[in-house]
Amino acid sequence: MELAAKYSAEIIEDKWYSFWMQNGYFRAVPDEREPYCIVIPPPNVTGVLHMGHMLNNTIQDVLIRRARMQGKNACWVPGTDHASIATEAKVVKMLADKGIEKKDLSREEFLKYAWEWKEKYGGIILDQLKKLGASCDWDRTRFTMEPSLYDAVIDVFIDLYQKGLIYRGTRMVNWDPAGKTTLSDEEVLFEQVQDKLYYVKYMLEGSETEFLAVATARPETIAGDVAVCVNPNDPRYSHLVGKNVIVPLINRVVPVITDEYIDIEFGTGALKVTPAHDIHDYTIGLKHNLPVYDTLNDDGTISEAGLLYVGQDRFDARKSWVKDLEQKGLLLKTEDYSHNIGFSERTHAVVEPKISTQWFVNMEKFLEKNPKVLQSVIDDEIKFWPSKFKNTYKHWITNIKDWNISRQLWWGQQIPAWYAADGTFEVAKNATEAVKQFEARGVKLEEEDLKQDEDVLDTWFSSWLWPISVFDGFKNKDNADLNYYYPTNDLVTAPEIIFFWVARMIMAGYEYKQELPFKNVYFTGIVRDKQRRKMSKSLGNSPDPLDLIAKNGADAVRMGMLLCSPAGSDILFDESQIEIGRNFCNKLWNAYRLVSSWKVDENLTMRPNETQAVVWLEKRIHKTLAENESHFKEYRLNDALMALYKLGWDDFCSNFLEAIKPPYGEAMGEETRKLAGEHFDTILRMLHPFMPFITEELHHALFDGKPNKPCILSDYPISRVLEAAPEEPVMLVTEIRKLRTEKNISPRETLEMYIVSDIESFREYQAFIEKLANASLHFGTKEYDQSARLMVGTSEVVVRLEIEIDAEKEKLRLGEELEYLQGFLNSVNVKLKNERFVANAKPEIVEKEKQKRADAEQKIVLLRNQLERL
RNA sequence: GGGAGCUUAGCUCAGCUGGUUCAGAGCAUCUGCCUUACAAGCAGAGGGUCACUGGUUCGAACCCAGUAGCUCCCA
Repeated sequence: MELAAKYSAEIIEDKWYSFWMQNGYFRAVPDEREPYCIVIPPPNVTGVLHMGHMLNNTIQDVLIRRARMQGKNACWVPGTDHASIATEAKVVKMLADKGIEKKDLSREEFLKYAWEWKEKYGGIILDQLKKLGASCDWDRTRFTMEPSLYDAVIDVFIDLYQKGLIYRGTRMVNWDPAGKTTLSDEEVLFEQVQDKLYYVKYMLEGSETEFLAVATARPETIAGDVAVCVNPNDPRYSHLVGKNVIVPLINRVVPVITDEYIDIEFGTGALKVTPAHDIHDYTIGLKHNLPVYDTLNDDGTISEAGLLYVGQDRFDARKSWVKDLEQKGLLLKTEDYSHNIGFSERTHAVVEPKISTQWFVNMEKFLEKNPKVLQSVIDDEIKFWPSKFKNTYKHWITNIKDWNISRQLWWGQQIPAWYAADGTFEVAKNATEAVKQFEARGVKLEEEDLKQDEDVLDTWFSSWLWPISVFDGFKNKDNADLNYYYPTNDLVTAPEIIFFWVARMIMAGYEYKQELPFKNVYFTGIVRDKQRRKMSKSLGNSPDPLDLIAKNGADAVRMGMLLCSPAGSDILFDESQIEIGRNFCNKLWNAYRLVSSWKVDENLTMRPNETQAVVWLEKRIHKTLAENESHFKEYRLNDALMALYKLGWDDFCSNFLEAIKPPYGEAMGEETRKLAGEHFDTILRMLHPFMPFITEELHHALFDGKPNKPCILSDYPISRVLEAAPEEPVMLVTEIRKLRTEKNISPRETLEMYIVSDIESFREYQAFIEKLANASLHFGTKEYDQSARLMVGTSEVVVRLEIEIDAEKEKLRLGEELEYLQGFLNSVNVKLKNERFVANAKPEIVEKEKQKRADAEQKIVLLRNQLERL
């Protein structure tokens, strides 16, 4: 059958993915083999595949496929998280489009819509991963809101509460006025913004003229002011301390107090204290026993307590305040000011510090109880790749803040706290249990008297249990899956979620399994465009991964991504990189076309060039295998892939195939054809984890569609210790080709040549060299009428030429080379004559220098002889 | 403001405990080729004061200090 000259991925990729699925090759169940397990970082259920997912999941697939081929029990657990804020926002929007408002729905009604939405649109991303070739065990797909995982979250909450590791408290929290919920510290992103600093007059009580100037970026919070604070060491204000000033416009009388916290240099050195809307002010307020006026509503508008501009949005209110202050002559001046402001990771709204009663995990206590959380990373029991993230991790752990886990949303696990009418509560699995607990402490009431906490738990409070909960390890603490696959082996994730997720999974692992959740964490880079901007949908600088796959094939995309992604450093992605992968697929495809086109003659024995080429290629393959073992050990997947690229393209195609290519029209011996096929297949198997589709296709094709095992299950080649392939033969071939280019000699003309000073590998690979260089090699000394001289290492080769060579030009060239070598020799001699070098340097280094000297001297002699001949 | 890291060819990056021809790879570029698998190809070539300054050392891209620029994390 005639094969197309160009490789086309489309049909092939769909065909093999179905083939793998239908045969259940991704399925993993515990058995006697060594387990190898990865749990997927669950993508957001509302998500669609972006470049970051592509990179991340390609890496996981490479690791899993390799392990599977190595005979391990490879299990890749997929799934999604419920993404409470993002999903709730989507559902609210969907309802709004239908003309329904969330506030008109009961919780149950809303959740019904949410589940409908999830069933319909959620998890698109998992199907997209299939296009990429991801070999997840889809039968194990989990979701953080499904019953078993939901229960796990609730049980863990109750457990931690009973252990005193979770508490309910009133704290300054991050409030997202768009999402109308609190956020954890990790969900707030700081960004530098250009703002204004307003200098406002606070008149001294009882004075018409005297005032205290206060600088603020947030005049709309003035109505919450309860004091003005200065540094006790600030002489400018010492006469005012203890007196009162009048808060502008609202005319509240407040004291002037002192606190060391105040920066004398900043603004006027006087701070307006607004405990409800700033964390530092809050601390000062507590210290000085000041009242709190919360002047904002949950949606970011001014509350009744704000007195002025009630109902206006906070930013409109700021303008109103400034306008009125100006009118009343209370605004002294305005300055440009740049500072960092927190934005909600999900809604991008400016986050408000707000005092609120929420649920927290007591992190310090948790870590005291589980010192291994930090220690295991420090000691490399859990290895981070690259290790620089150990620092980041350590810094976070040692500066830990309590984790706010309650969210004012409906989509999520509802907090199992039950309140009586008087506000007291019990944490319990259900109302019945709660009633019993109330009773136990002497409070008699009915289930109907109890009201469950309205809030749900942070999504990460589900995700941190993932490595255990995907195996139902909370429901059933001693089950076969968990015992077999936990701890998992590798976690592949983005550095952005090191705190959100990685750290907390480690915490959960030690608390609930007394063991680490995974042994290695591979941090991928962030995918950026050529201008180093992070690829994002909103910037529109990200190509659609599915388009890329449709255009180039998944293998090409996988290869293009991985080649440019060293572990942990960002990858600057450009579509042109995929061409490398596409071209490589085409190269492999055409290699197969060539091999399959050869006619076989069973009576032919192997020709010397064929035998030599086979030996040579074997050495190259096993060297690459050995190198790749260490590359994989260090998660240097890009280096491993590059080594395979060179092995496939340079060693196999350019050298091996060309060396065994039979003369035009002639057949090839059966043995040679068989060995060529086997070696080709070895390379395909090495490549399979990276490029699963084309390798499966060609693996089948090489064995006439009936291989012993499909590529996905075939044995990963094992490296044998072979002596390295000598480099001189290929170097000689290159020298001869170079000579052809220089002298304009056709590649079809067979060149005759003598090896004057011998190198063993030239004899060993004589036929191999002859075939590749189209040359005829002789050993010994002979003079031709016209000749050129080549040097490979310290060996000299005389090539017979039909044409006169330009003696002058040649002299010049040789002269230059001689000069360079003499300089080189000189520098080596300087070293060797230096007594301190000979005394201090390691003996083998000195030995090497001596070898360098000997080689250089030998070459110089050869060059001088050549010059004399001219 | 605190911390971490980076700076090597036009681009993206290797360069492990200082010591072979150690200044490398891939891509891009240039030159010559439609050579009977592949122009998504073949053959060959040219690119760099290893950010800067100083120090340690027989010897520094590599170790130390400072300077400049960039990136990330935290507040």
